[in-house]
Amino acid sequence: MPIELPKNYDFKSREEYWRDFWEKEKIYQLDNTRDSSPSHVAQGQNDNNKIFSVDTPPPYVSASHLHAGHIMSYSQAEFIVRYKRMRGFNVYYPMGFDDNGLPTERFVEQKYQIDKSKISRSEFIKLCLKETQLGAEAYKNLWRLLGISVDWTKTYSTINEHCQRISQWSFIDLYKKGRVEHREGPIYWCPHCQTALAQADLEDKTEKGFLNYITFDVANAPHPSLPPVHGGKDTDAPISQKEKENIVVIATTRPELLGACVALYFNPNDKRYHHLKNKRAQVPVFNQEVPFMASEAVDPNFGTGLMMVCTWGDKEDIIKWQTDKLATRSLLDTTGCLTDLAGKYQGLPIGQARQVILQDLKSQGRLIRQEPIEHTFNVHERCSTPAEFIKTKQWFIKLLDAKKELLAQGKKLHWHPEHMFQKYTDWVTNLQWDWCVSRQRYYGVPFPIWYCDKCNEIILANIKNLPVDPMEQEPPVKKCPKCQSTKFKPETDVMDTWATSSMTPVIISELCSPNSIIPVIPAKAGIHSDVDSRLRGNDNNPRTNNNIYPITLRPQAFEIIRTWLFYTLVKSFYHFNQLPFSEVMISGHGLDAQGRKISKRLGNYVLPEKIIDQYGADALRYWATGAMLGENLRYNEEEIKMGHKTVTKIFNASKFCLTHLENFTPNKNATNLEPADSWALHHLGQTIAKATQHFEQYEYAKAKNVIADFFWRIFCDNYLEFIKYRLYGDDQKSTNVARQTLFTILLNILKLYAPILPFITEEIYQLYFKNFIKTKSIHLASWPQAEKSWAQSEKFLTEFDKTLNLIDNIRKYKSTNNLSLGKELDKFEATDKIPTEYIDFVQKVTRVKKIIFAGVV
RNA sequence: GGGCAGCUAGCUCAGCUGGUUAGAGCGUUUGCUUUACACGCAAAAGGCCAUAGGUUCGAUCCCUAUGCUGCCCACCA
Repeated sequence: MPIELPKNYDFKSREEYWRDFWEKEKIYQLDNTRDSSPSHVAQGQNDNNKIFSVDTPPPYVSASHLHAGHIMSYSQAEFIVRYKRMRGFNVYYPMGFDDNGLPTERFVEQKYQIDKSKISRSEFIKLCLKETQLGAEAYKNLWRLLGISVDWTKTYSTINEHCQRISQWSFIDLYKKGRVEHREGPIYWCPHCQTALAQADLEDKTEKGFLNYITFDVANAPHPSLPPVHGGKDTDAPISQKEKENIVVIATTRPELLGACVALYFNPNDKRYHHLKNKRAQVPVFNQEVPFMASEAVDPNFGTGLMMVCTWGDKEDIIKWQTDKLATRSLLDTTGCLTDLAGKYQGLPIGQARQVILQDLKSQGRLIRQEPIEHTFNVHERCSTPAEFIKTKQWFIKLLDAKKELLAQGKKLHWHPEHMFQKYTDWVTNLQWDWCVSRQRYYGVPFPIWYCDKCNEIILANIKNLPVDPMEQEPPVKKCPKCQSTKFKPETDVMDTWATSSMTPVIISELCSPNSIIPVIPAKAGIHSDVDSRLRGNDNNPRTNNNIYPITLRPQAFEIIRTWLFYTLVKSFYHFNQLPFSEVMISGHGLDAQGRKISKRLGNYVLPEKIIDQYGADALRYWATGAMLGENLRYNEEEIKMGHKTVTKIFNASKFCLTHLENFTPNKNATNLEPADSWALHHLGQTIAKATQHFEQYEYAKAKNVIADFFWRIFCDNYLEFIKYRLYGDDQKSTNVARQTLFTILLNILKLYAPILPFITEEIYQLYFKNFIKTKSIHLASWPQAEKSWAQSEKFLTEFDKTLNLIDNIRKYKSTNNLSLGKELDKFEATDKIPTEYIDFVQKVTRVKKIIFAGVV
């Protein structure tokens, strides 16, 4: 049959063509029509019941753009998914968009310069929804450009009805199981976003500041036999006579908290302070009297060895010093201003209060020294505002009592790469707070609860009615079951965005299962559609191998191990007492060319759309194979060019092959392989075995290396040159054997490259091989399998290597003598002997009329 | 302070469960239109495999320290 081959490969138009083709033919949909060719059957690869499902990370649409970092991690996961699809798995690859919660609110606030207090809740939500939709469109477009093989009929957004229903169900289920609590106490608070935070929402920030040495009066006279207390290590600091007698000095970075000081602590082994036992101190400026207390936890070498404990300056105060039991009120209000507890300083924002109070301390002679220090504190990761503590009532999912079990759950996962498990262990081991899931924000999933206006009894929504918005809807009861009151107030808080995204394994399973794995939630009409019944569980065994839950693979970035991954394990453990998935692949960061993390703030990235426009999607995907899983990858235009070159090389090599395969009918059982054929097939077999092993281990980078090595070195540089004289020669039999081998090798090369370079491989496959394989896309074709007969003996390989060596020497001779490789030589004198049957082959390949062996007649 | 990862050619990285001359790509240099490809081909130069000890017949690889680099976690009164 005639093969129409353009001179050059126009990636722009061809890639677009295949995008349309894949969509039109539904290639990537769950339950696609699979190849029933003999090879699939032989490999047991046509089993639609073998599901490989992927809990694709839903990017925050508020990121407003995707950069090379996203491209890298999504491509890397996709290499594995495409490999699995070719292995015959029924692949379920949905896509989500994370669009609720603080990230989106922050984005909208910044874009529209909005102050949360000056806009109505509904107006604000409207803007969020609008931006959410725009973001999702842009993302979908880029994933499509990149050739990500997701099933676009299976998408979700974390704010949609489907996700809200599951998220609210989760809350109610955990409430009924006793895993959630409504609890009052000091909690991390962001004064800027004005909401409670969880431990996982914080990050470190280091800044230069001052350690302030402040004097307190001791209420009673000191013990006369002890040395005077003075300002720490700096013995040259001026110490007044008064200080020596009835003054103590403390060092603090947070003088603004003096008003909330509840005690002064020293180490019981610190003899300097023994005389203070049972005495009291008077706090300067604020004048309240506080007790001296002793604790081993005080480091006698820090500052003056005497510390001030406040309500609630930091986590230590609460956990170690139990200050929440010493005081009941916050020094700070929800906006980060001092409360009436601060007396005349009430209403000052915290930063300003520090300056004013320091000034007052100074003028009263209380501030005796300031020592510059670098100190690290926790800030809200979304806005970099220092986190404070205030006492409020929040909803918590209990974690601390289940640490051991949660560690065990994490250990059961298959981690790729393995060492990433350490990050999980560290986080869970060091957890100090339960998970605060309530946020005092607007754009999120509402809690499905009301409170009795009179007795505060909690009224849960009826599961059948989910999702509900208690602000808009009435509770399911007319009277409070406890006090018979008929008035209710809705919960106005929304849930932490992770409370929803931690449910993604359920969310995506539920997109497919008319028989819900959460049997109590009836599917609403129209949400579930077209799905094969084999995917459903049944009542007796809701989670069989045929079901989608648990999911097979969770691909994600390492920085959200402590959030997305951890919280997902938590939810699955509490709801179902099982793992949400079995495999985890953790990707690294994309870095800029200088090795810095790519970030919006630095603007150090090139738009992926631009790269794809310039070099093609295949080329950009190729770049993503440059780092091993979990490693960071620098943006490197050279590597993208290399990808582009590979695509061109595949096109050119294929062009050559196809001209010789025209009008050729492959015959698998062709015999009389010549040595070059056997040699190439042997290496093809080795390459398939290695590449398969690497893909199984999620080592797409190593897979690419062995495939590229075979394709460039063995196939193009050698094999194609080795058979040219046969393809152009008169020996019809020899020509056909070469053609048959060419057919086999090229097809397998395309298949091997297909997960990484889906466009060019599809192009060549459709041009020619589809006529023989019949599968409608290479991406549904079977993964290559080495034939046993391809393996060659050591003896053969040694002899052939010797022959190759001779060919190399002849090429080298021509090169050093500035001769073209096509130049015909009358004779060449070789030093090492090769088997006689290869001499003719060498002479033809190298265009030497006569090979003479030195010293051999 | 605890932990994880890394330190190999000018650059980006493979490799080694210990064994002759340590690899690739890019870059550099020199040739060459081999009836697919100059986005190519054939070559060349370039490495005390971070440092110091140890185990061993033998260490880039294993062990112990040390030093840098990046990250995670904690502390920071």
